Amino acid sequence: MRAELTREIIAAAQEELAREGPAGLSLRAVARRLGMVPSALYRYFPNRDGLLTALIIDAYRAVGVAAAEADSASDRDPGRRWRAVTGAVRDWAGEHPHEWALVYGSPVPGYQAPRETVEAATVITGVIARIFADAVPVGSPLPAGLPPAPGGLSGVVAPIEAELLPGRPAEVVAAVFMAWTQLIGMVSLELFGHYEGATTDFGPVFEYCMAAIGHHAGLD
Amino acid sequence: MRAELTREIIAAAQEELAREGPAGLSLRAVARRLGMVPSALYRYFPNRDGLLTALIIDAYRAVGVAAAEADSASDRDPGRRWRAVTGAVRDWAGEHPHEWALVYGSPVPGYQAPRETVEAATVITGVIARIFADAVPVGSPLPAGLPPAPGGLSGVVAPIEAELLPGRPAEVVAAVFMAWTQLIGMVSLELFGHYEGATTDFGPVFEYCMAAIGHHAGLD
DNA sequence: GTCTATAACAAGATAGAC
DNA sequence: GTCTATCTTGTTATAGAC
Repeated sequence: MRAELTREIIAAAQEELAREGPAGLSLRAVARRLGMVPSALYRYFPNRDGLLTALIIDAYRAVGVAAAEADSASDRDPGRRWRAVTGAVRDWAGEHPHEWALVYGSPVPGYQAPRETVEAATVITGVIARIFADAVPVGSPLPAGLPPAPGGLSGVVAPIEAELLPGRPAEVVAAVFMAWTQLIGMVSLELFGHYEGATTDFGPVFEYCMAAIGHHAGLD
Repeated sequence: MRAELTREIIAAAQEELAREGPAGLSLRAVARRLGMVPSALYRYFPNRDGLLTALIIDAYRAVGVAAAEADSASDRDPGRRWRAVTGAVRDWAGEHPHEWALVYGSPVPGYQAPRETVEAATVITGVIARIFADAVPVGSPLPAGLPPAPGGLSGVVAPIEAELLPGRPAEVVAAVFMAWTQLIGMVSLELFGHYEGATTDFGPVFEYCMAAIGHHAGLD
């Protein structure tokens, strides 16, 4: 029942997050919302930053789960998997805009992210990278449309290549980088209102752009 | 000298922004920093949100100027113009991280952006669109690598096509959309720490990705 | 007229005594 | 856990200096 109350606290904190933003998240306000006294919360979280950490991890976990479920629910075709995942991520962001902003928006001033949050962030990148790794097996020809990379690129992308795309050429690693950036960037810019007035219906534009960047990175 | 003092207030507010973030921007703290009394600031800005609006417009203007200058300083080749602009935007963001976060990061809770900020945001999109419009004149063949768009796409991108890329096919309009998103997204994710540990040196990755997305959208 | 300073208000946060 | 005294916030009304 400690876990139960912890969940309630997180839920209340998410509502506060929606009202005031991460910078304005106050332990007292969360306690008030639950009819508790502020000091009682310290039995569940060490301090305000600890609560923030829990919220961040929860958000990363939730978007990662949404992506992973969409991936495994679709068939084996990498192109369809990619489109399913991108759609699921966009849908999740639309339903949880404040949690999206918490993890992919501006950093919270004064908050130092602990290692656990960085690990939680890797769930979604793993899902994405696996799709492209399946689509571009080791030894396959370079996808057309990818310009040749300067020689030095292999070295600088070595960390991500080793961890997520072993044996793939630097161009492909960079292209997966671009696809991931395109997904996060497009969802963020839509959510933050930067596409206002640019289209009459953003949905089809999103779908086309995701298909195009996926194609660019080696899908189909 | 009224203009002079207005500039000093904005400069002080930018320092406060760096310390506390947009949500924590306090008129009193700005006044304190200038040795003024809070109410005196009301001669220059209608309220706290008005000060925030001035900061936002200033940031959009500055990044737009950086982009426009890089554009006109380079030669006529659209590929080189695009790389110059993207590099200048990234450099500006690195030098002004808090102002970048103010305009491209999470929306400030409770702040309703007035029309002037939206107009200020169009400067940089104009610079970018002009490069691609020059690279893909009306009637040129569709850049290879762009998948064909479903018929409905032309209609939904009509607003941006009419304003920035008149006469270009929907695929090109969407590709410019993608290039812009890739630039803003990549700079944001780098600045917000999401690439931490992925590469040993992000600079070359950025340059390759910008070249690749530019190529994808019709440059060269 | 133009500007700055004083003082005050209602919120809300914070600190510490109990 | 509770209560209170103190602080900071945005904002306004008012008074005085140039």
